[in-house]
Amino acid sequence: MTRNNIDMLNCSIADALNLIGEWWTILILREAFFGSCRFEEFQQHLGIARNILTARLNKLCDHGILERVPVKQGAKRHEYKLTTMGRDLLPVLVALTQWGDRWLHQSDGAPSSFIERETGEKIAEIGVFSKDGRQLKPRELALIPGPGATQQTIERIHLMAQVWQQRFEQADKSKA
Amino acid sequence: MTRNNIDMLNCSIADALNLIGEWWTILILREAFFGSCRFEEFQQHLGIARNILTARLNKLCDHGILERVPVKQGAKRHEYKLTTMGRDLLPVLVALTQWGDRWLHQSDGAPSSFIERETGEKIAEIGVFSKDGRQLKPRELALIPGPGATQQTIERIHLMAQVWQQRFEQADKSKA
DNA sequence: CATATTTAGTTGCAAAATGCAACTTTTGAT
DNA sequence: ATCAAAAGTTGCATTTTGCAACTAAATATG
Repeated sequence: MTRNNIDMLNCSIADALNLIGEWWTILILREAFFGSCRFEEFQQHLGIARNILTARLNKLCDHGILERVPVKQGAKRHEYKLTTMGRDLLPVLVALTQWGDRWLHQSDGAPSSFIERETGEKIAEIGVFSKDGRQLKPRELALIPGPGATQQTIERIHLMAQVWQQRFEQADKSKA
Repeated sequence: MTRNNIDMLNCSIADALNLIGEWWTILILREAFFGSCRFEEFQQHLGIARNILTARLNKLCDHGILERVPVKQGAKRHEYKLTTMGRDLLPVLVALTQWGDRWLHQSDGAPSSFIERETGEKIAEIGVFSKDGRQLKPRELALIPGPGATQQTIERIHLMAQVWQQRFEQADKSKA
């Protein structure tokens, strides 16, 4: 399977990765969140090859994650700015950062930390929560087909549910 | 800059992507969360080339995100299971899923949804929160150097803070 | 205004990663 | 003991990525 028919997977993660999953893309977005908006800024901060940067910026603009806005009224040069769609990726970046801090920088400490600008306090760890605020572990989650599910997805999810069911029963047995 | 000196960026996102940022890796992890644990399962569900799958699984095991456990006592064949480090990536995957649902499946609907197994209710949207539970937008965040910051990082973060400061002042002016 | 100097790319070529399909080897099943 | 499935491995074609030099336009400078 090539990257072109990855969207046959009927999966939002696959679709998201199709847009932002290539090398450099997420780091470019990090730079954008950190305030970079010019070609040369991205290039120098990341050390990315210029042709690749061009390709990535084009793709991000084409898909509405970044947009080109004139540097000032009537100027020909533009800046690359995050759109709402792009800013909405913040949780992904923060989650990645916190995971990297926790698992790859245990000994040497985090390179940087997010704080709330007003209070200066560190933000909370990102997690998966129920709507009434209980934190959920992987085991406490299940998957159901959504409105956009293909027949294949529906079948896979049902099959998956059975497999989990069996595993839980087995786990209960070995406990008892 | 090659992928080898990407870790010169002194950034947890870059370090995380160094481990899980290659093509297929996150989809393999998705499969693992969904219950796949055998080579053939990953291969068939994703349609990934076998040699690439081998390489990715090796890397994930080498770095402790997956582990090989015997299928049963004394068996030679093994299954690939998420470690704690791997399970801890759940928020990243859920955040990606929700972003994809929201921005890439507005019209056709989400392929699938996470629910809480016990209650059957949909989980909350992932977000960035202060420790006392207020949801934070990108603008409300700032970055500070952590214990593992290099001199370069420290300088960049300070510079960045100034730039933001200026932008906020300008934004205030144009409002007033 | 004329001339430099940034800025933002483009181009061509080398190196690395990925895709594909056939082949091998081991393991568990009959 | 034989067979089929599972888990890779290998060689080769295609695609991406990296690099460095080059170009064109926009802005800055005198």
